Amino acid sequence: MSEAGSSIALVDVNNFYVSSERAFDPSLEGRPLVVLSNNDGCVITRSPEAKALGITMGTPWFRIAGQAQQWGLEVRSSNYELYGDLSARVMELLGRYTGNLEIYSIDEAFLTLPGPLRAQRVTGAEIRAVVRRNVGLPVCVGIASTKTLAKLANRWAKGNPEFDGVCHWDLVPEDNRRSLLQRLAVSDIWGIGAKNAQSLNALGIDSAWDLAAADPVAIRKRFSVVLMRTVLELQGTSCITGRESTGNEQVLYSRSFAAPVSTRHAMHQALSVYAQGAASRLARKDLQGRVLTAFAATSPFSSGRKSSPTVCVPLPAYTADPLELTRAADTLLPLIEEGVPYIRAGVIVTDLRPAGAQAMLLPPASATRKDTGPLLHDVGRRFGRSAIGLGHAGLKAGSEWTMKRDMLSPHYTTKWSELPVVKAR
DNA sequence: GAGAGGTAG
DNA sequence: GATTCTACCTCTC
Repeated sequence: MSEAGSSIALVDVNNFYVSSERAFDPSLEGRPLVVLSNNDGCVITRSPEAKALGITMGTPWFRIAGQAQQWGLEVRSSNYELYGDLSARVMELLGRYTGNLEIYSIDEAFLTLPGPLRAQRVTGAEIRAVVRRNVGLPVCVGIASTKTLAKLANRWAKGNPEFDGVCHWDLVPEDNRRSLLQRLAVSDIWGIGAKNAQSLNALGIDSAWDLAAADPVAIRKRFSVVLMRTVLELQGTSCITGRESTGNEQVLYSRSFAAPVSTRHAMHQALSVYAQGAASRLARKDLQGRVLTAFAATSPFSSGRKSSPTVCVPLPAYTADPLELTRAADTLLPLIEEGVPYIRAGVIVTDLRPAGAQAMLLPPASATRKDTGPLLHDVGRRFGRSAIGLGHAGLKAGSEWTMKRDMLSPHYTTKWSELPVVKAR
């Protein structure tokens, strides 16, 4: 898939959420800092200093909260408004360096870089400097002939300061590459998770070097095409394509509750809020959906009876109307048992189409209320998310189940009232 | 086509 | 006492 004379670069922000917090609060520099998942549930990003304390990814916050003060550990709730905005700024910059930008996640992207290998490395270094200067975030760049190797090079650059944040795999001496591959466990290769790593180990394939030496056809027979592609990529044959659709296949809005919900009444409120969350996400992406799935679930960690009621219902037409979505989500309610402690619920909208196609294909869901969605969206934007909503979604105060975000930093870049103030003298 | 399983960030 | 969320792909039935 890569054209002759071009390579693939993977640009990835170092500890993205932590770096975003530090970009606006330099006092966090050099200190142990973690950012928590939604609902302040568990650790999802750590500064190097926090890693040094032995805090692992996914650690539940309650398990380390008691020691935080003694460690001098700083903690923040995740501030997706801030991270999303910084991400967009980074991606815009990256787009200036390539004709082919594939945004892979909020903090990383693949770029096709043309030209001779050394020129590619120079471009990588420039990207790093420009993102640092313009957005204030540190990135590392890995460059290679395939995505899997670019990932690997990126990881190598991150761990070794002598690379200065940029590693071009094809410019590294062969001996060094071999020794890296021999030291890298298969589970650390992009695309190989715990399950496959275990099965590979059982066959005596322990390192990336071993896997690169494996026969792709044999791997395909015993495992899958996915794993075969990884082998080919390690061997230098590019075969992992970008995601086909640039738009989403589905929109999923789900949250864990701050406290378990065990009444149909509270579940009704939550579903209503989540359906409207899904509706505004659809509106932002200018999409409409035709099928809605609603679900609730009890804790997979508790010893009690587990239950995860689900409904999947067709919508009356392609729509992003919060009223329609809310009504559809409510069909889950009869399956909700009073007294059962649900800890999570969500709404998924699938079978998506661009909203623009609507007029040609089907009449709008309902002519009289087709403007409800944009109206709610607009009012919510201007006066705050809790200013307006349907039914119980217009709650000013959070009820017992709403998300915990006790340690939130300001929305430095997305709310006028929270802009950082710079004092000059 | 739906659901399960796997993987990732 | 307390344990994220979103999205994709492939395989199987």
